[in-house]
Amino acid sequence: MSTVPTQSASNLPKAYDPSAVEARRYAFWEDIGVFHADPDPTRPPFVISMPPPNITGRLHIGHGSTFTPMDLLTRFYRMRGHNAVWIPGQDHAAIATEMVVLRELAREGLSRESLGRERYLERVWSWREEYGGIIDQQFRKLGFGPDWQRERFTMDEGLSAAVIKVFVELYRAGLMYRGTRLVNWDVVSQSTLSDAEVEDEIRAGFLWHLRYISEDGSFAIEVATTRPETMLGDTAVAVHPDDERYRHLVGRFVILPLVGRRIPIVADEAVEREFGTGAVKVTPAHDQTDNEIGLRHNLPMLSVIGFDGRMTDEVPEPYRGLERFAARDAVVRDLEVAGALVRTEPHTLRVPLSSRSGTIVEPLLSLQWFCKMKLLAASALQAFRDGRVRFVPERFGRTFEQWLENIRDWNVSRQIWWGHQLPVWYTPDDQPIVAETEEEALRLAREQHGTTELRRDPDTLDTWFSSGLWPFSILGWPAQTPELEHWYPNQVMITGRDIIPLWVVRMVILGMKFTGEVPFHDVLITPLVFDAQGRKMSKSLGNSIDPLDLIAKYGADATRFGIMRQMRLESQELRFDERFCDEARRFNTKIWNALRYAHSLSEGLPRDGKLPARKTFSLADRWIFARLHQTTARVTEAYEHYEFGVAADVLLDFIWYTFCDWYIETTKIATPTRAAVLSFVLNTAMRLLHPISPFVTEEVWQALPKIGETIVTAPWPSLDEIPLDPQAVLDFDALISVIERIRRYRADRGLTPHYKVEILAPAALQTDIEMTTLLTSLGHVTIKFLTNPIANESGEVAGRTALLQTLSIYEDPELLRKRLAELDDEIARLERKFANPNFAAKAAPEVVSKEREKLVSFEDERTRVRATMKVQEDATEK
RNA sequence: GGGCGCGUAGCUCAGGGGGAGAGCGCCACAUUGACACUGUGGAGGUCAUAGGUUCGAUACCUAUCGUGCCCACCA
Repeated sequence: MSTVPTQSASNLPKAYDPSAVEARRYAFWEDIGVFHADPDPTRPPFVISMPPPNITGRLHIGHGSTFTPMDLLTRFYRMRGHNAVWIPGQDHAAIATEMVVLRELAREGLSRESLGRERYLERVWSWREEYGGIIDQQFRKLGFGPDWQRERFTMDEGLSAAVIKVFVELYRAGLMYRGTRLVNWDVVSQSTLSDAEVEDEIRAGFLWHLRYISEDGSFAIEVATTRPETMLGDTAVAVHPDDERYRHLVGRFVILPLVGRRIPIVADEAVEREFGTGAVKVTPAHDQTDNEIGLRHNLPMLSVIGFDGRMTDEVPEPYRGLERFAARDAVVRDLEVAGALVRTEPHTLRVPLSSRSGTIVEPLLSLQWFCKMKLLAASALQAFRDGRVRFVPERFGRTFEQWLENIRDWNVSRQIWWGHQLPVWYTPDDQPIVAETEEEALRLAREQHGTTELRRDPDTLDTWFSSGLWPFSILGWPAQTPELEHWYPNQVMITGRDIIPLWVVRMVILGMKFTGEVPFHDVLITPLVFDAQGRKMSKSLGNSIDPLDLIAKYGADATRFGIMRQMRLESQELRFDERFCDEARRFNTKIWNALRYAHSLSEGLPRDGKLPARKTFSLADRWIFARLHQTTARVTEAYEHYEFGVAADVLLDFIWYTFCDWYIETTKIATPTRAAVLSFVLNTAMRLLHPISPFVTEEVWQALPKIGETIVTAPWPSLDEIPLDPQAVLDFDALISVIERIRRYRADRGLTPHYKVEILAPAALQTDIEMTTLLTSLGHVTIKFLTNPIANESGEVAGRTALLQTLSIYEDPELLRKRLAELDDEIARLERKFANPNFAAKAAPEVVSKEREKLVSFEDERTRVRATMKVQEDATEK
């Protein structure tokens, strides 16, 4: 057999150093363009659209848990021969980016307005040039291999054109309208927010009870509020129509304190009778529920808080211009003075916060653009119910469904400049013209309104509007490209559950509307990452872990492996425990040392990595192949079902505790096949592990007999080429359990591993040279063959495994007695089971026979233990 | 108010209707030959509690307790 003489163990570094290997290997992959793919209709597609990270983004642990599976699956399917590609990109992150740039400008004493739109946008673009690519570099450090040549940006020309086209088409379909509605206003970023961008936080606050007196002074009604400053904008008091306490007051009027306005008492079902006093002040311009009540009762809507967060001119003079929280203090103080404040009690309440700026969101009335969602949602809902889009784990489908069922119109306009400007122009009398280009708008204006005097809407679209098109816009839509043809829909979308309403819902809706298809078949929801105490990782808590720190400590592979190891789909949280990364780092070292061992063999490794004829295999060879076969099957299945934690578990167990601890030990006695088997098993195991740990597997694979340039494109191991011999598994496993008994025997008696234990074996084993050799070398024993083998209770002695099981050794009499007692208990338990007539009658036949086998094997062991005890007694007597 | 996850060894977690598992930590032993980034052995658990289903429950069902998350217009 030809060998590879060049790479001896001494040529390999003694230790595996991830930091050196990873940078070099990543550069190698990029150089040979291994992540790039073109559509190939002859092969099945496998495509993942990378959820575009914000250009302001930095790597965080969440990327580890959601992006590693994308890289893993792309690598897995590529090896399986799919036309696999992972398409990366970035999101312009309108509000987040604008906030960062505006802060920068403020430090220079500049503002958006002082620069003007054009120069401002240039500024943002250059900011993007400078900082936008950081996360791409960080992704490379984690070993992520998307097709960088296909990287897209939501503000690209192509993607922007798609956005404009979609807006215009929705408008022409009557699904986009302009209207004055209550919106979520962020006073810091000076823009609206969609419902999904508002996060509630439970905070301690107060409930102020106010007394409004009737216009004739005949009665007073008490209302409760958590936001007293809004009382300046009250235009009614509402009670429940069935509330006996107030029914007679409905239709009467009270006088609003501090303001003096005369407001009606109305009856509305939205009022909870049990809460507070059962009467609620109604501020239709600053509260969602109140707004709905206002619409139902035709109440005036007074905007008392402005876009700047200050009180407007609609309020009495003393409060005008006051900042909203200062106004609250002033109003409370004045109500108290006026005797309208009944009492103040502590109260915990939900405060709506902007997920962008963190400030308290102000609901207020504003003229905005909205997308009608009901009709669009219906087809998405239908697609889900037809099973065209499937959630993993399944239960997240309900979140999706629930959101679609209760969907409200989507406020798509934002008062910021960085983003896709609305393709909307207005005539001098404020008639909107929606068109894809300015020329078209001018033409339409001339034709329909007889004017060419147009002013463009300065607003931009919600960031999620462009990301909602992502899975098809990055493939070239609206053009019918080969990419769109073969790679759409994607196979799987992977994201966290917090993004379902923000993004998944919109992708499905817009995908259905504009491509007629779901954008992806599976939605994999990965667990959120928590710390060991079960707290959500966040910057403010200071408990977040920077993946770059983990990479520095353990290497990228170990970071990935550690995270994947802890991922269990059914759980919705992943309590991150760094010990798994440390274990993974030691695992990589173990693998590296196994490689060094293979290279240390005097005969060298076979050049081609081909296996010798099966009949030349040793028992250990056949055993490790069978184990490898099982491992390959389980790992493949685990990846297919997104069970990454299971795959990692199985691989660690096989490579470390099966291959290294047992198989390699058997090869320390030279066999003709060992070099070929070692390199074949290592090569195969590296391919199985590669999707999780790309770097170390490449490095090891390159040092083995192999075919091909890189493990990235190596074929996925095929079960057909790995022999499966079930008898070898039984025989070798029996050997293992004997050796473990021998080790325990020594440890129990405080003997050193050098101590040669004499064991008794049936004479029939004497001719089984292979087994006795393994036994003496691994177990470090001498064997005394008995001429009269110990049979089981029915007198049977048969087969190799059975022979091994009849081995007995001199054991500590006390331990033997203990074991005998245990066996008596087990046997008694099983006998009781069999004594129960219901067991035989009702239990499944295979269960009964399994239990029977168990009973027999316990009885056999008891026979052996008793025989050993007898041998001891005889020896003592002599 | 609805919906959902999780309570198994000191810690982080697998498992799963029929003999309680892993890693880390702990204890003991070993050590030049791939590997101290190691190997071997051990101690440690009424599988949250109470009922029910079943021949049999740690596992399935119900309730309770604890804990965490999501949704919702109790101001």
